Amino acid sequence: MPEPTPGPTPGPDRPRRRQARGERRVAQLLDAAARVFCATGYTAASTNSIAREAGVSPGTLYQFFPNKEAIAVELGDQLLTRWQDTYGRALMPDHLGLPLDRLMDAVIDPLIQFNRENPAFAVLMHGSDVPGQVTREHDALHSSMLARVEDILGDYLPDTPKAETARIAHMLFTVFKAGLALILAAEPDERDAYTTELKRVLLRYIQPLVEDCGPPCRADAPRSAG
Amino acid sequence: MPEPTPGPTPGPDRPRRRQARGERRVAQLLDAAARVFCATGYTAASTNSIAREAGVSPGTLYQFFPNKEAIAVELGDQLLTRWQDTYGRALMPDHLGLPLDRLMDAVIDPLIQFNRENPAFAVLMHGSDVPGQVTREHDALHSSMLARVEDILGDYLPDTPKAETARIAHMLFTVFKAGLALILAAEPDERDAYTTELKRVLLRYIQPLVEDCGPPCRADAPRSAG
Amino acid sequence: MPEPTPGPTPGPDRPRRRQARGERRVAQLLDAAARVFCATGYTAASTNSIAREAGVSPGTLYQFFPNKEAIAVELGDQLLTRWQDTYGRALMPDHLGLPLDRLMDAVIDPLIQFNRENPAFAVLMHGSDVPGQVTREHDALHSSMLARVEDILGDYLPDTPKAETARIAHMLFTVFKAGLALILAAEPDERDAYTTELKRVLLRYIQPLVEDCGPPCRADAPRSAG
Amino acid sequence: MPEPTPGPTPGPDRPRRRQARGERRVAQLLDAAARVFCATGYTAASTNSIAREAGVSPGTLYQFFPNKEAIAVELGDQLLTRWQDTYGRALMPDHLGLPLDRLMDAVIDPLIQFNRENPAFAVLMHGSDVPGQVTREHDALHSSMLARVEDILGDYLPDTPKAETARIAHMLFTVFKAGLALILAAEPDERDAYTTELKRVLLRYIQPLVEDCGPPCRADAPRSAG
DNA sequence: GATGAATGAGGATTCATTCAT
DNA sequence: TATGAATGAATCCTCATTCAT
Repeated sequence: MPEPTPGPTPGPDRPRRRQARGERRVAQLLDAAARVFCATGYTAASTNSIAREAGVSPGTLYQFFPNKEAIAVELGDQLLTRWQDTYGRALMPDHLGLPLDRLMDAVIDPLIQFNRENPAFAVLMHGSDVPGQVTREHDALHSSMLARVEDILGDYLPDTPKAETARIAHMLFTVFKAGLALILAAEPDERDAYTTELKRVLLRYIQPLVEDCGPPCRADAPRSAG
Repeated sequence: MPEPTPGPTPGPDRPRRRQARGERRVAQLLDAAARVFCATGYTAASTNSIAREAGVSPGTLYQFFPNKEAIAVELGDQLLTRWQDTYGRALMPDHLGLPLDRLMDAVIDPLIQFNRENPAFAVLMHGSDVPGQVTREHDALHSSMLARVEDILGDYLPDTPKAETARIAHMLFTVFKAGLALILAAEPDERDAYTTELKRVLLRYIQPLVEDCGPPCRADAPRSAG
Repeated sequence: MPEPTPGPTPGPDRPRRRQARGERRVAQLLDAAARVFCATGYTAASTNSIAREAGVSPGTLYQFFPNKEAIAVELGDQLLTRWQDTYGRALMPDHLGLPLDRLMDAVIDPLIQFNRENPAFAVLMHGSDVPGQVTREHDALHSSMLARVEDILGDYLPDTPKAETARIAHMLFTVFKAGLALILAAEPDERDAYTTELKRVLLRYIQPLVEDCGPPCRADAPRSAG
Repeated sequence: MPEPTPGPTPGPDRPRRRQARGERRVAQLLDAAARVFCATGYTAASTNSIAREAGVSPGTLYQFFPNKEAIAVELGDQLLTRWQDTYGRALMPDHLGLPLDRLMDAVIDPLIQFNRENPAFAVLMHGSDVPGQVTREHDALHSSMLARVEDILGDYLPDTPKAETARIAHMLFTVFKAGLALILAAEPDERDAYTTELKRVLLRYIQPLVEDCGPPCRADAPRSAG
């Protein structure tokens, strides 16, 4: 009797059991989905095209995913896990003491590297083209990353109110996502320059905030109520 | 006076003189399109839904626009014109000498105001959800705005190489678009705070650049090859 | 008070009156229709495209023709008249005594010439692409021409039963139409050869028939019940 | 035995193995298409009407055919094959030595018989109603039949230049198609008479040509450059 | 007369999803 | 499991025709 639900999040609403072959199929399908999402965007991607790209029939796809959204969600999960396994987990503990500019390199460079290798990550983080509309497809990825930013930022700004940290983190993450898209879309020989520029934007934004909280610093824009 | 237009086949770009009713319909349709684009995004918006929203039949829509793309293009043109007529034209000449923080207010506040009143503007500027893919729909709006940023920036950084100015402008505009989306999506009582934050990001990014070119200043990150 | 209905066939179901301007419009429209029919075929031709080609609005077209079919019918009438005025009427009386091969030249050459100048003639004669379906659009042209063939043939075969003459005429006309299409579609430098060939087909077909009825002749296929 | 087809994206022309049901559907759809093409002609036939006639949904049709053209092409292929299997293949080898009139019977009678049983054949051979426009839909059928005519004719006219044989074959085939349409459209009690007549046309046309190449014969129209 | 606006059913085609095998 | 078949509503777009101006 094989283990019924070995995968992650075996919640009550996911009765689909995966065994060896199944896991391979899922990987196949998620790979295909990543490719299709990158090529055509989430909205325009069709389940049939994903199945075709994966070399399986539509029916097979639906044996593993209840609908298109679930594919995006699971792809997001997988990419997040892959990110954490590859760079993320290794990243954090050590770097918390770094000076800001070093931190920036330590955070941004792997992120960009990872996104170059997994362009679907950016697609899913970005969400659909409806601004301000949070969809379940992208939410997990998005909020998980955002939470990480908040965590790190919280460590650097221990005395700042939660709400404000959240806002700053949101802004940081938003700017990063936009810059990332710019970098990924740039001509290859421009990418490094854009990367440098993105780091500058982010660094200059948070540097004063962090200095505010430490030794005497020149507050170029005194913080008050937002 | 018989036959005002006697010549046959007067070329494909015949002025196609529209009657008053037609002008009204076009406005109606563009309004409807703006609403639908905001509600569902450009990709998911269907011509039929736009026609329905406008209260006309699909055929009527196609009497004025050859396809969905044309609607977006014309809506973009209209919004751009409206922007220039409302704020844009008034904006520029005066403010070129302003200190940066005042410039920021002078530029960002009207833009956000305008986007609040015309949320389709942001949708069209943002483009589709396929990253790095330029579509004719959004290009006019996008490049027009970008060009303005480049212009203004060029005035403030006269000694910087063109390529670098372009890059900085691109980054500025990208960050602005992202921040704008954040502001528009934010809870109403958070919007001002996010606006302040966005200005901070932008200001801190360009302040050192501008100071570099003027009086002695503390260059926190000396510029070299990008 | 201008003459109300000067045109031909002022039947009771055609109350549309035409005056000077109107006649010009009709000519314009029929010219345009001829061009469009030739370019796309009758079925695919749209009234809107005809109006566009004529440089008028759809409404104007419908002021002169109740529907698409009527355009084809009237175009057929016009072409038939033009044919008769140009070649047809002049043709007949003189040639009735000609030997067959001369008759053939006298009939076929002008017909081909006329069709080269008025390619819509062939389109309308040919009818739609539904074989064996007679449509009002093409019927007038078709049966008028066919009747002429029958007439001429009747003169050459006075002793042959009506039904047989009709059949032979039908076959002759059918072959002619097909050969005509072949000639019109042929490469320019092939047209004369195809024309010669078509005449050969027709001539060899009727020569024995005619000889049967006259002087002694070798009946290569004795006629009996059809 | 797990996963019989492990390779992903096995090329666009993957055999696309069809299940029994699918084969039946294809046959059903081609049958329906044949009926609709005969009833309304190719141009006016709609994929929806074909699907309706076949008793399936539009989506089902598109699972087997990418578009209307493909239906016509496949139907043409099928009819051609059916023709060759039924009459064509049996026909040829034996009859090459036959006297012309017997050959005519041997060729024309089965053709007419087959077309009576498969009237779509004629529709597809005939092509659209745009004269001189070759469409992929009809080309296969048309050129295949034409090639056969050329072959046979070449055997009877071995000394005639290729270009001339081609022209004669083209004319023969054209006349046959036209006569066939006439026969199919004729009243049932007229059909045999029309068939006889068609054979007469064709026979009289080629008889002199063939005799030219053999024993002394009366050349009623000496051949020279076309 | 002339125009352009308006219609709405119908065209081809796609797609997320379910089902029989 | 895996497959391909099946669905039918929805997609974009066209067209013959009518109507208000």
